Amino acid sequence: MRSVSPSDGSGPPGVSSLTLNRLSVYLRSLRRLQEEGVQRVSSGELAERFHLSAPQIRKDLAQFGEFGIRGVGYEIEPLIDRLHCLLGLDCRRNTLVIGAGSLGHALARYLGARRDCFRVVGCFDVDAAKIGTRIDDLVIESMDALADRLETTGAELAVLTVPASAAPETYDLLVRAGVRGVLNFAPVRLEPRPGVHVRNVDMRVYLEELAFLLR
Amino acid sequence: MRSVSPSDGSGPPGVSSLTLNRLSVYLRSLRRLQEEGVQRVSSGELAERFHLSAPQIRKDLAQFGEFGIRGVGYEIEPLIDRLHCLLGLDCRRNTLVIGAGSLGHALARYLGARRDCFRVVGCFDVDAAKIGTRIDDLVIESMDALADRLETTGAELAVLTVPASAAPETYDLLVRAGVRGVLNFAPVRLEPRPGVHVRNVDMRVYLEELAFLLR
DNA sequence: CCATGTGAACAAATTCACAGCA
DNA sequence: TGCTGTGAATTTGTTCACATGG
Repeated sequence: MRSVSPSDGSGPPGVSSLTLNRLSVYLRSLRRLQEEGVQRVSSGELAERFHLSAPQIRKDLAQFGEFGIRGVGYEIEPLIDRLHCLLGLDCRRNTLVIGAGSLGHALARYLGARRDCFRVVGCFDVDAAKIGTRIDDLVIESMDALADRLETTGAELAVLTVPASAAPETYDLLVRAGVRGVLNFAPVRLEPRPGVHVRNVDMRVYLEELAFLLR
Repeated sequence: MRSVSPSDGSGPPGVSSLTLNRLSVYLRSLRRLQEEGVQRVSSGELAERFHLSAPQIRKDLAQFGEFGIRGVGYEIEPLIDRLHCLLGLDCRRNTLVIGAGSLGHALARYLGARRDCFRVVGCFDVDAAKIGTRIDDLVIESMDALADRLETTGAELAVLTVPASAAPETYDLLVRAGVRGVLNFAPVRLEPRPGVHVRNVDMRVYLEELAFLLR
């Protein structure tokens, strides 16, 4: 199974992708409880409420320190802060959206609406008819402007929603321009490159898994 | 790790979710080669070309029969047919899209454009302003019509793109109406129900994984 | 001869059971 | 007493090495 470290190689032993993804889920679950005014929670309560595994919660958290109080549970607020920081959500990450089809549109709007660490600072498309039009307060630019805008905005992340056929070359462009992470929605396996993290989100794969389960 | 069987319980020993997802990737890769006119391929070639693991390809495929020719490789066309059938893509699966925000819009269009086994036969939203408007040739209906439409269309799958706060109740509605699989885009863990398969696609989780990697 | 298919070795992840502490 | 933190056991997944057969 894929195991990852911050900045690709350095840092602590390396956290598994699965653990990492669960931490995101824990963080959100804790936030929900906090909104409800809860201040403390045990792994058991958390597990039951959000359909998770209690021993796994404990193991995942214990990997990063002793956050709990034995016999009591976890103090929600400090734990949220710790996870937030641990996941690297405590500083801004400028992000570009590549491809302004309906999916690119949806993702740009979604990210634009949230006031979190991911900020969309550019949106690009090859279609001349789209260039110059806007998604909320974001102006769609030509793909030719991509490398330059990545540099001037200091963007580190890109959300790739171009068609499969254009994905590898667009990815190349991003890599050469110095992108550090790519969330790839194109149904293509992109070539791994040193220092560039790729996360694939492949709708077809998910749908086909469901199709199999319905047989 | 999650391990799954067709129709939840019956059938062969059960295929792991990871294997299943790789089979989808293999299928697509093979289709790409077929378009290029290739007729035969070895696990090694396939692995190199699409950044996969050769022994894993062999093991994954061998789980379902002997598709290869020793000393030669795999015949592409029959292998595609076999995988297509194995994944349950050989019969139509009517699908509803719940929530007609920009993401629901994007997914409805995406699925509508494809001529594969997933057919969008309904789209729903709570927003009165949206009801009656269209996404391509699909008319957005009221959420009240959901259960009835699920029955009349014989839909088995639902793509859930409602806000997190509305997700659990909408999911309940779908389950009561007899849905068999849900592709959930809401950032919420839905309660497991017997006979209903849920696949979560959680954008925030993926983004936060990248955020961690950039620390 | 060469690539598949496979059992055995290895690695990773999850679950369990309980020691340790508030 | 009750829940955390953790080493040990188990399960699951991947890699390897080679026997098998076209």
